[in-house]
Amino acid sequence: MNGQHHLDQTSDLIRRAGLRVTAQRQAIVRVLLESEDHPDAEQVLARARQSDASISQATTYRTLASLVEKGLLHSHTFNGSASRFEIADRPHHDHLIDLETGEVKEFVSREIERMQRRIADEYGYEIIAHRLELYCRKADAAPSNPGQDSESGA
Amino acid sequence: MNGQHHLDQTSDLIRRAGLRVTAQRQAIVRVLLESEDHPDAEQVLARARQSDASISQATTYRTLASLVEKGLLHSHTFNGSASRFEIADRPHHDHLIDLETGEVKEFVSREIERMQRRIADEYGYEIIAHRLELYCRKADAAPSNPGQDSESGA
DNA sequence: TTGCTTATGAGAAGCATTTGCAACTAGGTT
DNA sequence: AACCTAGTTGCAAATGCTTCTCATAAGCAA
Repeated sequence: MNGQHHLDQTSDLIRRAGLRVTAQRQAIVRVLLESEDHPDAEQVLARARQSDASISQATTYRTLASLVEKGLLHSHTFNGSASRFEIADRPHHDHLIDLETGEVKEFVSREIERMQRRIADEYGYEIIAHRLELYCRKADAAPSNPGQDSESGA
Repeated sequence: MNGQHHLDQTSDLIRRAGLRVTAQRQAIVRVLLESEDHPDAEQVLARARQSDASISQATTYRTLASLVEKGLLHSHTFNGSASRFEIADRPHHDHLIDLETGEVKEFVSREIERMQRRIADEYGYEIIAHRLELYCRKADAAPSNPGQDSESGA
């Protein structure tokens, strides 16, 4: 409530981005710190307004963009829809999306990342960012398809 | 050779989608068949207009959407910007995007795909689709061996 | 050719996101 | 504490991409 504590994680994060600490930004950052899911801008705004009803849409977008640019947030664009955000201070991970529930699980594979670097290297590139998303459905106990999947055309 | 009479690949593709063969759709599909890159709707429209200047933006979007829905085209949303399209009948591949030029290179890694399946399996999931994109910048140092692929594309 | 259905063009509408601008404020100065 | 000024904010208008509305124009089977 009262932001008198200088041990305020929220303010710290904003300052680390080289931004002025405002009530709006604190509310927005707090939302991200407390979110377990990956909310989009609209959801962030709605949740932030619970602590500060005066926050505008423009500020939400601007703040999210600033924090992403400063590397304190990450944004994802699953399915090509609205961008979804999450705090960046967690270990890197990729996403497995449950197509039926929309639920997102996080995973990491050092091996896959190593191969990605190798591939980029073969082409003479350096990876700045990557995106790996597995769109999945819960597997049945019984194997349904003996053959490989993959969209091999005729 | 301009005899678009009977054995027309373009018309076939449209018919296979269960759509009526129109001049506009032929022009649009021809663009995709001839494109080596991954054009977005605007580019598809511009190119299609070279063979049929009357094609509208609405028709382009509608046709692209129909063909994607029918599985004859694939669409990608790199960076969360405009959707980019490609013919679906080519072997599966992932994308390496040059952040400076926007150029897209295709690659395949059986090993990465194997690991993806293993990961999904660990969570009890079956992969329906996946997306792997490497956003890169040209490396300063000389590449280890750039001209080694060839299996990607035709 | 007829006739029914789908496709098309032009522009309006819809979303998510960005921006112009005048008023406002955080945070360092005096 | 009053002061300054660059950074911020809210509002609304503007974007960029994509979809929809609707009257007109084909496609294609009979």
